Amino acid sequence: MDKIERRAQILARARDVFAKRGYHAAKIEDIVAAAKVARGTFYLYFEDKRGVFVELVDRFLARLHLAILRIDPRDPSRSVAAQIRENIVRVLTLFLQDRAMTKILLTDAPGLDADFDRKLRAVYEEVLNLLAGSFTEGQTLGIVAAGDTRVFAYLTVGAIKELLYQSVMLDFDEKSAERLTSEVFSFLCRGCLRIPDEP
Amino acid sequence: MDKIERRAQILARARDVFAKRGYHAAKIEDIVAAAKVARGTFYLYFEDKRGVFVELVDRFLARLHLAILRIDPRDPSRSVAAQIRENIVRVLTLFLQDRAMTKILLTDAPGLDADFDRKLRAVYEEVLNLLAGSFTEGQTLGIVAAGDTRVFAYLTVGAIKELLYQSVMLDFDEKSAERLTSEVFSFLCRGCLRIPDEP
DNA sequence: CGGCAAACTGACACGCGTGTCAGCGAACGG
DNA sequence: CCGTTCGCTGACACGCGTGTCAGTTTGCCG
Repeated sequence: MDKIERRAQILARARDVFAKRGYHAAKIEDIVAAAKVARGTFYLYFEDKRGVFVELVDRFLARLHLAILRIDPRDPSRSVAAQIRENIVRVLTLFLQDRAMTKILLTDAPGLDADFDRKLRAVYEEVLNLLAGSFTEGQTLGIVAAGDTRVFAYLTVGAIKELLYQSVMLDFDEKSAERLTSEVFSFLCRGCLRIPDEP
Repeated sequence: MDKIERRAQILARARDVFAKRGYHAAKIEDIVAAAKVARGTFYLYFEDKRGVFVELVDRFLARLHLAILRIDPRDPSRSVAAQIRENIVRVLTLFLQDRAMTKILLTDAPGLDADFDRKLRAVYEEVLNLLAGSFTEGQTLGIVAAGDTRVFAYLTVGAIKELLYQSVMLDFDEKSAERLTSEVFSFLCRGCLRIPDEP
């Protein structure tokens, strides 16, 4: 087994342990036991516990970044609705395919560290800005409701985050991505209440 | 200063420290320093660090519970819409009034402990059940869209959670509760997109 | 085979934070 | 003014997990 493989193996086992026990409860002992290597070997490949953790999260965030594509309202081949759906389905699929990382990202990553928190918030901010910006642009095109687009972004991201978290906790099949996407999309289009919205 | 006061004081300082540093980074040293008492005094009033933390969260959850009232569709004096709005405004106000507890509940409480996680999930499940049940009831009354009511519950709770988290992190005025309630309500009624929802 | 390098091992020392407890001082009543 | 109670104090001992490093094994080449 060469260095790259071994590294990957430790990384994968660390991921499982973090997901199962949570960052703080996860001991190096648990990780090396899961990876079937000695304590010292771990430190040949990683700086420390925080090091592996950060690498795991960074890699996942990079993949997430790739899954979110800017919407082009002028694309003749794909409607805006289709582009939005594709984004949602890509994101849901990514998360549902890696349950462990989903759990880690949503429950352990925030609150690790002041430094890491900052970085995480920066990434998050970027997503929110992209979304809020798209909403604002959409308003001028008349395809987004009037209102605070930043708040729309919070509500949208929050709704999806929670759905993902619950889906992963309840062991939803990753084939659910399509169905869940439809639910999310219609929720974004028309909400879930059918009440006359009196003032 | 009598025992009750002192206890309350330590509790309040502990809350601030937990909110500022996060549960794991918060040391007993920090708490006693903030409360201006000696290390030993802390242990006269609380079992241990986990003990204070659990008490803080329990108290807050009890208040949250009181803020959520079951909707009565047959109430002649208050429309369903009004009742929903009141629930939302009560919840938002509660959270916005106690920033520290909001941060603690949303970022530190999950992942403390296997035991505590179970309890927390049970409370959470209760809220979700109430909401999903109400949605199902609403469907028979024709005031809730067709679809998976459990998913609606996830999306709704997630949207509100995220909005709260961001509002607290960005130091929103607690007077924002009314405005945010309107945004949330209209989001639940009509979503934020105005796109023809093609199949 | 011998010799050398690279990969791995796990016992150990260290640091940090916790919880304890023997003792101190203030308040109060006799 | 002494004795007792009660709340408080903070130095200390202990346990736990980390990171290290001297030593062992593996594998490869001359």
